[in-house]
Amino acid sequence: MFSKATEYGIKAIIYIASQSMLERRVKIGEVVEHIDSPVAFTAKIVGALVKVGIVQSITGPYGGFYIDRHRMDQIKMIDIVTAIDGDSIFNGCGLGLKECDDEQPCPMHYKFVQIRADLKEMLNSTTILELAEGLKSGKSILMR
Amino acid sequence: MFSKATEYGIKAIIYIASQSMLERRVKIGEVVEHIDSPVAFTAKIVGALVKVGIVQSITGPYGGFYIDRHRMDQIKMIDIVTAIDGDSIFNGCGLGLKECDDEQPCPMHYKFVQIRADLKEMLNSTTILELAEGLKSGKSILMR
DNA sequence: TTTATTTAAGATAAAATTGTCTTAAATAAA
DNA sequence: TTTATTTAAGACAATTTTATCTTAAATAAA
Ligand code: SF4
Ligand code: SF4
Repeated sequence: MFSKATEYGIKAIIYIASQSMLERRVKIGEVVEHIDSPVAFTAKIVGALVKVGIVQSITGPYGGFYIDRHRMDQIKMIDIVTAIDGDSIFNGCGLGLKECDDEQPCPMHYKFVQIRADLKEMLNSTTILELAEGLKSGKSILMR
Repeated sequence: MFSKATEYGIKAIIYIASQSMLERRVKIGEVVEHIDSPVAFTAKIVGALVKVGIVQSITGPYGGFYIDRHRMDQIKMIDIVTAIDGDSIFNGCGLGLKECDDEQPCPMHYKFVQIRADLKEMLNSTTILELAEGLKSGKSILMR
């Protein structure tokens, strides 16, 4: 459903957020140990999320990544997905057709539109606070 | 939403079906002219669909691809998608996690499940007959 | 039978995605 | 100030996906 980059990004964010709830900054090595992802690739992705302000970072000893606690309920899944994959998920028609007659769309059109709208709604309504709380409470895990 | 291979496959099938309604066999060159796709790549994909019996073909002069008219309402979108992409669309969790606690899934779980079920339902309920009729009647087009 | 036309199959190549490695910059502690 | 630690950035490499090219096989017509 998402690219590997987005998958790693989401998992990394969830882990970082769960630790930020405990006032802990985490190093990239710790992150990938908990989400089972390639370290350098993950570092690049998390770095991109730092650039757009979703994650905060501090360099040097005792540094690491963290997320402002009071912003966790404002960061939605959609922010992460679009930061990494762009808005490609929401563009174009499910058949990849360049154009078609909007007035009389093909039989798949409204079904595609509905599914995409549902996906968007989900990404828009799910906060990383929710996901991080799910992880912290043991409701979900990021690897085994 | 789908791979390029699947996109081309779907479009090719729709075009071939629309012509088979007119009792016309079509050559791969004609197909790609109408769906705007790379000819050799498309040929390979349509060839795979021939192998699984979704499309029929005749080699040599006056040959080409066609689809049994009476089978068009039995071939579903899902058959094409799974023939090309496998069932990867339906597997695993949307976050790409290997495992998690089924008893207490994370907040995204049911939303993901619902979206995937909707997608599956759409692919399962849409026949190529419908799509080909949409194309033939001008309700949709495959390129411009 | 010979030739032309078409699909079939598979090798090769290009592009995109995924992943690694190296060096630089920042920063804290000794 | 020096050193160790960490993120930042970007070059490089591997893999997967997408696309092309070449040759073979089938078949119909001349
Ligand atoms: S009408 Fe059909 S072809 Fe056109 S955008 Fe919608 S799904 Fe795609
Ligand atoms: S509960 Fe969450 S992590 Fe587990 S399969 Fe469902 S969406 Fe994925």
